[in-house]
Amino acid sequence: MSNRLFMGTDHERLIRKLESIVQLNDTERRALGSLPLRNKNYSEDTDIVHQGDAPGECCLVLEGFVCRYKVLGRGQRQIVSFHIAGDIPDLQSLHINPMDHSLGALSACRLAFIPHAALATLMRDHPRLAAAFWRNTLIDASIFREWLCGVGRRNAVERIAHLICEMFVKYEAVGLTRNGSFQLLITQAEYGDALGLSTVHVNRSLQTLRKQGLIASKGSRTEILNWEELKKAGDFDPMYLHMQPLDLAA
Amino acid sequence: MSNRLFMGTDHERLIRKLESIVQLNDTERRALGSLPLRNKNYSEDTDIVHQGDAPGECCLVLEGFVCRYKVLGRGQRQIVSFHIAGDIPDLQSLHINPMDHSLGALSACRLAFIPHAALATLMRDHPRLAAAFWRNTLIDASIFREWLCGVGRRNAVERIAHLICEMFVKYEAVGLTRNGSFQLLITQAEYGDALGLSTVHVNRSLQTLRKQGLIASKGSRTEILNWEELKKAGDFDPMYLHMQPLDLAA
DNA sequence: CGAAGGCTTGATAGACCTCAAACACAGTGG
DNA sequence: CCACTGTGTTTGAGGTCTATCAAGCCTTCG
Repeated sequence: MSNRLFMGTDHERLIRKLESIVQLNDTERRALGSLPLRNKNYSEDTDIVHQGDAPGECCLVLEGFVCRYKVLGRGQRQIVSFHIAGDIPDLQSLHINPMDHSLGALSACRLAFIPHAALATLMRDHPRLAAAFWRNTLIDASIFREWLCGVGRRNAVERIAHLICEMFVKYEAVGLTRNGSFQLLITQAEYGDALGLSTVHVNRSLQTLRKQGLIASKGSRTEILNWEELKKAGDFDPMYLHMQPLDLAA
Repeated sequence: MSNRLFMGTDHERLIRKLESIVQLNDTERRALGSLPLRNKNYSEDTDIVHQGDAPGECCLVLEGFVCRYKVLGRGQRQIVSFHIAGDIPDLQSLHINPMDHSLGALSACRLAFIPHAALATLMRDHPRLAAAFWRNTLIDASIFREWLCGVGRRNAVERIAHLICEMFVKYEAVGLTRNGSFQLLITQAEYGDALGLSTVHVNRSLQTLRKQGLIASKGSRTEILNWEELKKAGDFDPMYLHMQPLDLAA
């Protein structure tokens, strides 16, 4: 397939993502490769989609670090998910509008927007791709459930350890780790907003993880020192990430 | 359509549910009405599907009260959702297996099981029904996000008030309320497991809601006395429930 | 260099948990 | 009919975890 030569690497990011969800054949890969992508850059701490909007496109993260969050009545922020390259954080906007949450860039990032209409035709013509996208949103939901367990039942140290484990596995899946470690760039305030903790308490809990020799951090950069123990400390079992691609009958 | 005469009320429950998600035409109603349903009863406090199982059917709640929950490493339970008549709590099993959580009956209940294969053909032949089912799981996810905000950022009284509001709206949607009130049958231990609180603290928080005249309860039965104030107390905005059926182009 | 953002530390307060016991109520069996 | 049991609710006391407030420090960046 010399087709590959004509595909921008942006499409490849999408294809690799879908391939991590279901096994694809060449027709499907080609169909994905011809989706219209509108690229756009965002700088740190800007909103991509706002709570209440009814967007007509979904966005694919190409580079950078993105989160979904809600702002509650008293102004408190709750981050409900983090997203990295390959993720499609607002796929749900295909079927539920308006947005019940916002999408924000936590770092400078590069995104590709795909019109809903293009996705709709794609999925009409390729039911297995439709299943893949659906499955993607279901895995999302599974992660929400796990986070719910975290804030509901785990203490601060466990929550942080668990989150670091989850992010490590996600980074590893897209090849963003090096010899068992990775660079996680999350401020302590962001940890807090994601885990339901105050910044101060995040700081102290990170210190205990550091004292235990499980992680190292300088600035807002976190590295893993002892993966096995960190998993134990966070009660982490990657099952809920459902990372084995589904082998649908072709 | 004298067809309706031949449909059991069980199918009607399913049809009404789908109609609350998208607008249906007669063909779609008929297709839903001919789905094979295998009925089964469960007694209180029994598991319907277990964490780790890979079920080949989805279940529709016909009567009773059902929850999804996870058991964490240290044996703590976290309830992640409640379900009532009309809900299809494990629709996600269509595309993610094995189950990352369990499904349990909190009261005696009557369920109808639908084979995955039957749902797959139905959705292949009726893309708008496929969209409706997908949308259903997306609303599920939206509720998870809202619960995440609750345990992450709201205090005990707010969480309880919010949950009661949510359940009231869901009961109302299926006609299980009477003159602005309803019968919510949740034990304090269940409140705690859903909201990340201890039973004792649930008890005390319920008492403050009662003292404020917002709810009344005898035994494990809760009633709403002041809806407007209860919404305020729980910082409740039903937007995240996405209850307006989608008007898909037919 | 100063400013800003993020990290760190200390002290204090409050929310929530745990343990333990009493109470209320419904169902069961003699 | 009544004791008995089990489940769920209520109350009290004490302790832990986490939040809040306030200040100082460090790094980055213009």
